[in-house]
Amino acid sequence: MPELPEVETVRRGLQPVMEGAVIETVTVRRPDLRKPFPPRFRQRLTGRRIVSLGRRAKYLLADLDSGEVLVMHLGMSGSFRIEADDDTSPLAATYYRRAPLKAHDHVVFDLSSGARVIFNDPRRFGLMDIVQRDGLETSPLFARLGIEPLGNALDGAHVAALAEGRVVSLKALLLDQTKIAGIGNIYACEALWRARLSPMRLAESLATARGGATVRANRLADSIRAVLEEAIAAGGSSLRDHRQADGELGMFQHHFAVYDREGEPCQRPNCRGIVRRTVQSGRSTFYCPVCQK
DNA sequence: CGCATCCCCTGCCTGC
DNA sequence: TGCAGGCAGGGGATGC
Repeated sequence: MPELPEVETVRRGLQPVMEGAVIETVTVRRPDLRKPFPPRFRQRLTGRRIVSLGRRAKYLLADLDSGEVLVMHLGMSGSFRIEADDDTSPLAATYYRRAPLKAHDHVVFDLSSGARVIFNDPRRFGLMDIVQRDGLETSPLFARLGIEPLGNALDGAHVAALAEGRVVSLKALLLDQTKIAGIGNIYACEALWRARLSPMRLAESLATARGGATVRANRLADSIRAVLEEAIAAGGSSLRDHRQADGELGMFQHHFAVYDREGEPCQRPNCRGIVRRTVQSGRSTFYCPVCQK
């Protein structure tokens, strides 16, 4: 369940039981996810206190008191679930009861907070790594990442600059994590619908010194920010019954304007368009062919 | 260099 | 019911 709003929702869900807690036990149930776990993975985590739980793009970052950072990525199908230590614990009111591990539970953290945090990932496109805090930004996973879409850097002027000379579709531009980091297939579609821009439009048409470019770039920047903020406020999107770490369902899927709504009427007032599905670079794109130009 | 394609993996849904 | 095919919220390697 992994675009920026979902990862941010996971972060907020894990924060109460992880921040300030000591990792007492680490259980790794297979040698790798998308890539092998780093050397001495368990030893470098065991006994460490989690100073803070942060996020960069779609990565969760657990800052440890050792100066290292546990980096976690959910891939396509990764999720966390929190279990209480026992039924008499205060945690039992909020989290799942302690239960036997399930299929695809790959990593288990038992914490001094009493919580058990379990990483489950059927497709194993997720990853875990450990990186030095100093130099995190220049480490391989992060060196090429683009700006945070909810940070101050994202505005129309920045979008215009990113679009300069790019002979790719706007959809491809939004999915390019080296430009803006954290948007995935759903929110790319939704942001473009809000901005009334066709996913097939050439990115460079939003670059400066072109007719209408500035207003379109501004609209796109505003739409990206708005849709991500609204999605976070709704607890992210829960597709195929995916759940947040505490078991709650996100609600933003009910607010999709186009994603997975092929054949339905466009929700824009006075637009008579029907949502269409197409494929761009191997992934589904949903859009309204009438109001998105 | 930028871009399109393919691949990693499992599960679920559809249609035959 | 079984099976094949297609599809899924990500991202990296490859080849043109």
